[in-house]
Amino acid sequence: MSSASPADEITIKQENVMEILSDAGKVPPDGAAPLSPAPPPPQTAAPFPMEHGAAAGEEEEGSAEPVLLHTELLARNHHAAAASPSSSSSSSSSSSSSSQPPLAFSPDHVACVCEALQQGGNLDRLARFLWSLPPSDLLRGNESLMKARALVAFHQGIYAELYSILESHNFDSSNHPLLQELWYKARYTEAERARGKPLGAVDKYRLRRKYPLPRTIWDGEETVYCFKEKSRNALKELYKQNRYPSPAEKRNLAKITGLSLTQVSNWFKNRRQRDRNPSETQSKSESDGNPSTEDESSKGQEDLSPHPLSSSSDGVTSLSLPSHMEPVYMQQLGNTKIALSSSGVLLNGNLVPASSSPVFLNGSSFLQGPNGVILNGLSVGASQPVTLNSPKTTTSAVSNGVSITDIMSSSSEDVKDFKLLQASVPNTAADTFSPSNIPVSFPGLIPSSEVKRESTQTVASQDGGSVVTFTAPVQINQYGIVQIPNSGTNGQLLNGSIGFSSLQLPPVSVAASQDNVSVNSSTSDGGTFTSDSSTVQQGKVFFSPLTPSAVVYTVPNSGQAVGSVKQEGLERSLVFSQLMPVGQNTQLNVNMSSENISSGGLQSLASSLVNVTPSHNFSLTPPTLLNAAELSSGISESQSMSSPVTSTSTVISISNTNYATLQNCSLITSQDLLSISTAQPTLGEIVFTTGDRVSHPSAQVHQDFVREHRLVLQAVPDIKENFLPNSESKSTGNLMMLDSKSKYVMSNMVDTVCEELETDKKELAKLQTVQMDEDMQDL
DNA sequence: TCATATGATTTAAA
DNA sequence: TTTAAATCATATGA
Repeated sequence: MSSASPADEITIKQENVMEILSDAGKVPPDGAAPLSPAPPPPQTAAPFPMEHGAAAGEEEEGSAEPVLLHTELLARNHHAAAASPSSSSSSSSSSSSSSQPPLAFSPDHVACVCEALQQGGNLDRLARFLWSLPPSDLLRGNESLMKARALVAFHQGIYAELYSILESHNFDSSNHPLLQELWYKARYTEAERARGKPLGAVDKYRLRRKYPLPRTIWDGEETVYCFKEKSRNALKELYKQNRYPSPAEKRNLAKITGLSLTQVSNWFKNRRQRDRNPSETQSKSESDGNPSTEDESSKGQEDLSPHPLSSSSDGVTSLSLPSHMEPVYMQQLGNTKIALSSSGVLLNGNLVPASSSPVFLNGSSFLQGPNGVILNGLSVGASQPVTLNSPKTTTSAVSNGVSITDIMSSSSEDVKDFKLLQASVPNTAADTFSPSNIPVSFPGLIPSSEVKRESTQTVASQDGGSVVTFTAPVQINQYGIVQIPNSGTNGQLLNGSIGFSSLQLPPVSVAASQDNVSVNSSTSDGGTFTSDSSTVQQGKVFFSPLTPSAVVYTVPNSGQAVGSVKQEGLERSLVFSQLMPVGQNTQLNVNMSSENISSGGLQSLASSLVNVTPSHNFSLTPPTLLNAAELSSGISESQSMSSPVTSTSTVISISNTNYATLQNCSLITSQDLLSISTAQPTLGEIVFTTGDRVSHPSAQVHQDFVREHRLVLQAVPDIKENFLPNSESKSTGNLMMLDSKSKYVMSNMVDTVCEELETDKKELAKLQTVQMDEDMQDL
């Protein structure tokens, strides 16, 4: 990169430079190296604290045109007289001669010297050094040199020259902050001089507006209150999803936004504070021009802080919330109970932020996670108002005690609202809470504004002819998250459980790592869900991807045993598709951290369906109640639960005492089967290795598999900015069949999505590359 | 100039 | 260490 050939030398008077550098006293101990006539290896420049890249980039041009330049120092440099024997004595052997042979410098060397002097802060010396340089073409455009000249111009108060320099050269973004400061400071200084008194903040502001930064030192991105709009948007997006980001999320966000971790933390802190105190300085502009969505999400998510949970005798539990917040209603029907912490749902030690929406629980198990709402087996995306209507909605289908909710998506300007047209709860005569007028914002993976596509699927019940129609929005946010709720290929809902017909993907075994239950996908004949004893002891049932990638697990045969799902501690989310039989009073732990969500998670590909029968007792309690120890005892292996589960299938059942975390889970079927179908051959061209199959209970998901999924998931970011083409026609063609056994046949929502994703193959490839790099770094 | 918005800081509590 | 609350300082816009 910085290999300067001997021909690419700029010869200047040695003693002159020596004098400048030696006097500067800023030259590193080995600072003489760059001064040696022979072109030193690039490494010699390393000791200089300089941005090597910028200078090196310019050098390439110079190298292409080797020119040996000679300076006219004697003619120009008034410091020539300063040349003294002492300086020559320190020079290297070959350069010094009686005739004062000029020193040979490569542009790299010049840049190094400039940087060294800049770092040293000795601008006078730098000015002299610059003055000594010849008008070399090699040096023309040298970023370090230009920067040095700008600094010198500023230092000397030659602002016109400074502006000229700044405007005439496209500086590397790494130098923008410094040069921008110079630009503004020069303007300020000029104004102060003209005015004769210091400028106030407003004056400076006016100057900034009057003299906007030239594009040569500015990327053009709007900056308001010090933060770039892009960064602010990223912060807002995450805030919608989670008002209390984890440190990892903060770090990730800091990385994304280019802000410091402190800034990110401060932003969230301030944002929460100002949301809490709307009366004070609650900004209406804070809504970022979109008060409807933002306020809504903010409200719903408003209180994640602990609030007393009050339960009324009528079975409706409400959480005390700030007046400006939508109340949280929970209706207990049958055996279904959900204890919610006002600060969110805490399960298995994991906090499930209550998100921005109230939690409605009506008879059917209804859980809301940070990424959406698990409602009667239907997951509602983030920031999406959910309206529950009376169960008698014609579009709703109920089968085998499985409440089926129709999700109609209404597309507003920037919000795709999922409306649960119906949430019927069979086996429970309880009235369904119908907060039809209460827009509920469910902060999910994707901001409502990010909804790209939605598709409608119809689920027909064979026995009752019940049809469930819902829209499955495909959401993509800037983090590359694709959410395809309830999508699946050839999915089937059996016995109230939503399963997907044999997945196109080979069975996958998920290796349990670190006290996690390993789940092995069954063979095509029958899915098996086995838990590693050691991991079970930990009391947690979850999957830990070996790589920070989203993983989709599918179960070959619908109705087969399936695994549950969890990923934690990883930057990337895990996608799984499996059926997890859960007995009554069994609680599933389907936990995905928001962090995972942000990076593209499970939801993107798979629709997690968790259908919980009324008898299920979902206890959403604080983490303390859900420690591993508690769970460990209750977890047993190979407990077939519902009829769909074949004898061959192995399931994990959790005893009553066990809690399951339903976080970011899309659906929970009522029949204790959790089916998450995500995989599709076309998606990401996922490739499995046979070795990863079920044969080995603790087998690990193949890396390729993970990667491929990752690719698919990451593909979204490119599309994020634009909504995906609305292909409702396609999606409407997809049907989810529901027979007497509550079998659903879910059709190819994923296919449709995949097709669209295919169109962005290139982008995907890029994203994959980038993401993989990030993954590697994360690892 | 003023009001408001917003980022940062400080302090106390858990 | 994180968060809430109060507060300050600055940015922004009218």
